[in-house]
Amino acid sequence: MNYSVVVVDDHFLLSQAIGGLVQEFKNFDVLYLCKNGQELLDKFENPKNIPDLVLMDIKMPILNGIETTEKLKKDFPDVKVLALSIEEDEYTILKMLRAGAKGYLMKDTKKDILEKALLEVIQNGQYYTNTVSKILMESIEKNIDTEIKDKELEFIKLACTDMSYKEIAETMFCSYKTVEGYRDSLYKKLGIKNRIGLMLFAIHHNIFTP
Amino acid sequence: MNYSVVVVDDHFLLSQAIGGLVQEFKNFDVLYLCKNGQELLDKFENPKNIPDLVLMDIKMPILNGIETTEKLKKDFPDVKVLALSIEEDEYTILKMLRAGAKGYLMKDTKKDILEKALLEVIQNGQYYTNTVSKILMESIEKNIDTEIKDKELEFIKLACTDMSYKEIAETMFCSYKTVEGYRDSLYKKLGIKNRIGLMLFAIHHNIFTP
DNA sequence: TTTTTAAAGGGGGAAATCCCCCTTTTTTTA
DNA sequence: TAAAAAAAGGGGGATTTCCCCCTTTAAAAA
Repeated sequence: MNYSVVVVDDHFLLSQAIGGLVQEFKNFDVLYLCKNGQELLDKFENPKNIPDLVLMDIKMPILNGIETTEKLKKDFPDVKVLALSIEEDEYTILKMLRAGAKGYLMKDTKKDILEKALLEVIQNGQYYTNTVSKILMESIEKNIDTEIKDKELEFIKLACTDMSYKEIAETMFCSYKTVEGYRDSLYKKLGIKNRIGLMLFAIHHNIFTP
Repeated sequence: MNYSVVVVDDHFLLSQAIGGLVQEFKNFDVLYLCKNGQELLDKFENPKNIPDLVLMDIKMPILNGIETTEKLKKDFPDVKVLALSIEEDEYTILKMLRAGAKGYLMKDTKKDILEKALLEVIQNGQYYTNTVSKILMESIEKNIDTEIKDKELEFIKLACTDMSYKEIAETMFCSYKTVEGYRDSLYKKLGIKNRIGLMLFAIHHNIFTP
């Protein structure tokens, strides 16, 4: 009996293509494809649709990979989640792992690595590449996970667009003064003095990719 | 006789997966896969390796999609290039089309659209989605004269550091008001509204590399 | 050589950003 | 459950940035 896999990705071409690859592997079958986390949870209402493993993208509309993985961890702890994303910043990767992902595949993954990762997650419960391990180590050294809060991260990404703080506040559904609070606290703890400095920080830490 | 296709993408998993999809289409065969533009040009030294169509990613190491497409246009004008990228800004899409790409596929492409695009490029010489057409129209309407003076270029580079304009003026040995002049003139002709916008422009145009 | 154009600099006001110090509410932790 | 910490929001002033409209001087074109 083969292991069942579900691919969740809003990127049609990718989910179809990756599904095709997985179907070729001899120990795996693709159960179905989903466009976002909500679609996956809806599917799970029928126990027949619960797979052994979910290949999960992170950036998705409606319900993203992190939230979805958290829900799965709570309600379906036996389903393994393997994050599979084009390119994300280290903070996002960290969040995904903390949410319960058993591994994280990067954009430079080869076909046989994907197969190896799938097998290892099924058999050993996890698969971490060197890159991911390095990020984990760095996060412990720098203890960045306590340094930058969720909302602050969201703010940083918006601060890397040409929006004014007023516009950012509207986008984040909070007051202008709250946004100023995020900014001031970041400037203080990162030792920067203006928005350009914040943007440079974001770029150097892969929070924002131009 | 089927049409031959080459996929150029530094993202292994993707190039393999997309290659797999294309191989399924009845009129197309995948000749080989490349990790970047240089690898493709090296391959082309043997005439047997010259395909009918290249599916080209834009952001790649060593030799990117734009530079590669320009070289192909010059040396191998019969090879059709179809840009296939996850998500890029308008300016990049425009550069790719100007470099000679016959079309541009976005991230929300479905399998059958890919097939349709491949066929159209082979048969009609081009395939433009609505999104791409819209960008093309806008670029004609705007037709910004992107002529950037020497001093302005120097200013842009300094504006990408966390210096204030006063500090930039000191660095450039000119008055604060002159620096403001450079800024105002750039904002006007580039259609941007603040320093973050200028920095984004600088990055997209390789004036500043973070 | 005159005319036009561009570069450098300036005035001044409006808006945005930066910086501290403060309160209230919610959440965590001991 | 009480104490501590974090999140959200605010006041207010200093500074910087943004945006027009203006003058002088140097360079280029007619």
